[in-house]
Amino acid sequence: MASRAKATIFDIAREAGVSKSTVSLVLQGSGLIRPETAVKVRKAIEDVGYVYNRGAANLRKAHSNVIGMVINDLTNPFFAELAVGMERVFQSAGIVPFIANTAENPVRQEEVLKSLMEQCVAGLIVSPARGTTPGAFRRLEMAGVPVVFAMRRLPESRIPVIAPDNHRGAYLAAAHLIGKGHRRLAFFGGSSDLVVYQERLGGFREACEVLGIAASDVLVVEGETSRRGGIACLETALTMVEPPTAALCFNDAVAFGVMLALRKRGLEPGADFAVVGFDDVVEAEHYMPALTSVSVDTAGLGERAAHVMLKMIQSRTTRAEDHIGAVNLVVRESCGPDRRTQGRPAATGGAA
Amino acid sequence: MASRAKATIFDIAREAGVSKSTVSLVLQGSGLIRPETAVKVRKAIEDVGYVYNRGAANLRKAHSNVIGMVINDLTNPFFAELAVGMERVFQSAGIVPFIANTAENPVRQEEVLKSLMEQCVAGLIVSPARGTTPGAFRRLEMAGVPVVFAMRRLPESRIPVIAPDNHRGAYLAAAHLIGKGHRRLAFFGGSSDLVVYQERLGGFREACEVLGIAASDVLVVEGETSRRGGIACLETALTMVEPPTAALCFNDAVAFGVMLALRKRGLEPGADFAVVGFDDVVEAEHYMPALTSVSVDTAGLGERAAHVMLKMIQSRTTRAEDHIGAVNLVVRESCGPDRRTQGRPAATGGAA
DNA sequence: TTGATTTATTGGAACGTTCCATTTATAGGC
DNA sequence: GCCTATAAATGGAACGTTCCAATAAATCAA
Repeated sequence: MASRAKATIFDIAREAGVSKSTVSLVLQGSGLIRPETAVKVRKAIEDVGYVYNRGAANLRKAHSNVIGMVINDLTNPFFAELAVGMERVFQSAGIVPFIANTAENPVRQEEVLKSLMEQCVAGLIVSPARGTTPGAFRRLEMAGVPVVFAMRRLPESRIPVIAPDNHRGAYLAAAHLIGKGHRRLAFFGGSSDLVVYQERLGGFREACEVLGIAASDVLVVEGETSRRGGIACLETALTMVEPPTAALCFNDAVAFGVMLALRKRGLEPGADFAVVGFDDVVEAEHYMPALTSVSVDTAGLGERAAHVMLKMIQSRTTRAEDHIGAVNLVVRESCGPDRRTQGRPAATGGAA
Repeated sequence: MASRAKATIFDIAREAGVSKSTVSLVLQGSGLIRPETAVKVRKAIEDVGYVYNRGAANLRKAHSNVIGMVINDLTNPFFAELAVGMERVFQSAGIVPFIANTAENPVRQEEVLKSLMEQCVAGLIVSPARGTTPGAFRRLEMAGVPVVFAMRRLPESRIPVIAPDNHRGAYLAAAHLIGKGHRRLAFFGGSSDLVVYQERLGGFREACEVLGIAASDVLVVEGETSRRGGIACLETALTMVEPPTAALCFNDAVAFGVMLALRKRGLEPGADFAVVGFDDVVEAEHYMPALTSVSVDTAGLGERAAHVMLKMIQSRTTRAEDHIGAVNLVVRESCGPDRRTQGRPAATGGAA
């Protein structure tokens, strides 16, 4: 039974008949302590219902054992997967990562970062919110806290980045659509204030250019990176005089929205309109039709980010190499050939 | 420009030409300080690049301003919604909740709880992992840390619970299916070691009993609470000699799996087999066909849990009232009438 | 002017650890 | 039996805050 006031190492010391220093050493698993003494102390720890006070310990140490994960949108299952990958690594290092959500809000992000700094975090893995100001991470840098960006990056920052090869992923996806005979292509969702967006759109554009799609046949519709955004993008696209026959979506959520909107209009995704997603979240495989998507190995990137973080902490540095993860296109059922060009040799300007 | 070693209130004091106590008071926004002095101090704080050390402060205070959210499955969007609701409330109280994932693993949960206790959390909102041992929260109770359970509860525990009215939700859903003429009903997914499962299954069973469904016409298939679990449940059910024509699923994830499995077998969810979900996650509305589901107002429950938590902290108590949230059935397109009994008056034992 | 009252500010003692420099106990060498 | 070397345990001074009691300065009533 524990006393009302919380026990300290002094209480343990008294109980075990040793000094507080001995207790401290036992707590740290020091080999300097005689085994029998250690046993005695551990029993006392149990008896008094002791809870280690990490805050007090941190006062003497340079930093805590807390690592923060700052995530811009927890409701996107993609980020949950990322978190799961990181947790795997940290768990085996005896660290519990704390996750905080910024809900894509830079002001909120500022608060979250401040709060984490106040806890003396050992390091931070961040997927920055949209519209993050350039100076947002200056304080962290000044304080010498290791930070790595996961999935997203900031335009001018020197903070290391762990991200998939967005350019190549988008290129592969676009090439696949073009290979299926599609000539009027769209890029749906996302917005240009995101570096990721630039990269993905860049890969898409490059594929179009290299593989002979006229710039005038390419339609880019910005929008929310959610199902809702996808629905809106499709609606917009179908009002065009010469609507696209296929779309690469900024991410899977957008793609799901697009497929939904197609069905609502009586069109069959895959057969009547080809759609490719990005990220390959677990649901992609389980969708109807199963979504063709660019797989980025999210959990793997999470693991990688965690490893880089651990290494930075260990070597007391705030710098590390970027890591661009390999991607590959997982072809499923959401994109069939263009019905209009089917069988015919690829014609550059071929309209409906 | 900040010096390499991190600044303390003493550095600020020197810079501003006041005592450390004055700095401390300014930091706490005390009204005892002359406005001009406060301004001077705040400038010094900015100049030296000061970062508040909450760990040191906690040493004097009873607890930190950290609230932990311990969640059993972050990849289930349902819990992300819960988290979002809580965050709304805590944000306005100037608190950043830290989320930790237990991945439905009691051992991991133990580690997470230990780690949070060591940080001297002010309180904990927990959705306990499956298979949590009765004593898992004893240490928390002993330490007098306020804990509330969200969504899930433990069999014998006295910890306050914020959860939806599972029994009634399941009753409503089953009654709806029965009203549509279904006579052979199934309950899919979940497992009996969860109290929530007992509640939902209980409501389902009561509806069957009250509304004249023979016990022999009720099929209960336990399974994982995921898409995969749903797929497995349907496979099992369809191998029966007299398979059900409708199912209430433990949650939406299971329902999505069931719909998927139906499609794979060439059956149309809604028309050929009625399915109802539970939780009404955002995707339910956006599914194809849109899923009829029991809406539990997840974010609202999250807010409620957060409010209860704040009140507990404020009044220094570890007890609070349970809160059972209202539910309602959102009817969409995933459950049509039973084709076999359609038009006929309800017959009790009517087989295919 | 003097003492009482209010307003601003301050020093010092915690808080619960860690870590260094010592001390004490144990064993080994001769 | 004495000195030295090693092993085990210990006391004390940090660490960066808060909070209380005390001081100093300013205001006021008489």
